[in-house]
Amino acid sequence: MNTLNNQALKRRNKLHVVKVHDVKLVAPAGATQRIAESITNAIVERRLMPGTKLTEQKIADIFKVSRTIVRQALNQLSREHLVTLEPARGASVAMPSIEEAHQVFEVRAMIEAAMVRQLCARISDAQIAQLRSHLRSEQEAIKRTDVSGRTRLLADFHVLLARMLGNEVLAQWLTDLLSRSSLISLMYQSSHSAEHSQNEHVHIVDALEKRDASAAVRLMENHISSVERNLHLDPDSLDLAAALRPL
Amino acid sequence: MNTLNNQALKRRNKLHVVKVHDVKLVAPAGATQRIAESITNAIVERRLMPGTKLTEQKIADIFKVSRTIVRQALNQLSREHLVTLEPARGASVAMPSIEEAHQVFEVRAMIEAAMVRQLCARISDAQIAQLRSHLRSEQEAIKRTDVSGRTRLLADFHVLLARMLGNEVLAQWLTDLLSRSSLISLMYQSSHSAEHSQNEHVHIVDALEKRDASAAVRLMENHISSVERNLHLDPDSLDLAAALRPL
DNA sequence: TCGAATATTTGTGTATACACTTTATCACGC
DNA sequence: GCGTGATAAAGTGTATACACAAATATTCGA
Repeated sequence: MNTLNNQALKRRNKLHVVKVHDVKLVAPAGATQRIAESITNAIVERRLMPGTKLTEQKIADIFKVSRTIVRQALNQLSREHLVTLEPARGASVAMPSIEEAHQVFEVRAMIEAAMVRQLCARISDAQIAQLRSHLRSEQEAIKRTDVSGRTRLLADFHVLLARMLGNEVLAQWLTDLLSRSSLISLMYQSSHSAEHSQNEHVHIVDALEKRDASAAVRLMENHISSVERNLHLDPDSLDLAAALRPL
Repeated sequence: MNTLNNQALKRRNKLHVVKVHDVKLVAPAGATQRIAESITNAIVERRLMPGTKLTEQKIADIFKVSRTIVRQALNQLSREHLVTLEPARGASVAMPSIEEAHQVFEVRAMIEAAMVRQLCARISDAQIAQLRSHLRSEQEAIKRTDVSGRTRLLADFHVLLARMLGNEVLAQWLTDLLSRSSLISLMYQSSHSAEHSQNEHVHIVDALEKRDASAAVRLMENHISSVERNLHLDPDSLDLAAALRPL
């Protein structure tokens, strides 16, 4: 109530102090988060290519905040392995190595297989319906050739499975892994068609509906392995991939 | 070569400028990392209790750096869930909820079971020997009642398994999970004896040596579930746990 | 003496200052 | 022309300034 009055009073009392930066006192709290999300989206939606330099001041100008905030966001993104931070050289969009790509998919295969195994024992009919609804969204996005939408939805399918176990720790981690996977697919120009991926999702849900754990596990392992196989991970075509790096 | 001369020259040219902070120009690069590790160690070795307030300036004074660095370290630790960051209230050592504890152990059971299954197919005799050597270290630490040493070694056993898969992504994540587990055991005063844990480690290595995947998986799941069962996770005893919080 | 209102102190959040590093520009030798 | 070294420009890393918020101490009324 009179908090505002109080503040106004305090400020008036300090009017003799040199007012260095005046406008927009009290910046919005989640500024760091907002910037991190913007950059993440830009990467996942393929508007920022791997290797792109991310200069702090430029980003700061765009978002109208100080470098302090941008640095926090970049630090956070570097821990999510979406940007790399070289000492005294600054930040750029990460360029995951072939080795890293293998490891990400290997871990995903392990954890997501375990996930669907658990799910078969615990999933409810309502959850199955929710998955079916998600599958429809995927199909629609593919039909209207909404590239960034379909990319997001195909990834969200996996996170959705994680959330259905009610385990936030797992869901959080899988979200990170899927951002990295997105970057990897971009980096190595996946030839995996969205239709194919979507079709495999349908089969996985079918198996979940039948509570057929071994089938679900097998299908999930095949799905992830299929995505990985369709990357151009030969060291030979690496130059090619590096070639179509921007700027 | 004459780079040094160059710098000295530049500095001399600017001597008329007010020298505000003079000593220790060019701070060591990994200061942030050093502080984050110090705090992590303090938490894992139980020298910082859950809930302890971590005031930025105090830490800054201790390590003789500015709040800037400390803030970076605290931000990093908050993303590892070792400290919680409340807006305008600052940082304190995290107090993981019962729900979070359950989830951490559930995920560990899933991922570590998958790990040992994979390991059975791929582990070498040299790696078995390495594990045996680690088990000896554990036993020695227990014998000489080196609490912080044995805590660390018992956790390292799990990370060691992850590293043996040659998957850095997995190893990194498991490291985080085990820090959180440490904090959870501390928070909920585990009654699980170190001897018991160590003994289960031995059995797991035995199964790995025989390349008996299903036994290894079963033993690992039992091990983790045994650790969790021995926590005091009843909401009733939660007050008790909160009571022995310091300061 | 107690409790609400208010001053004070402590602490966090963001912007900025400035030393240093890297990168880009340029001038000059060959 | 083309490296090559000096010089300027741009960028990063850390410290500090200062506005605001929370917590604490203090005052003053009943």
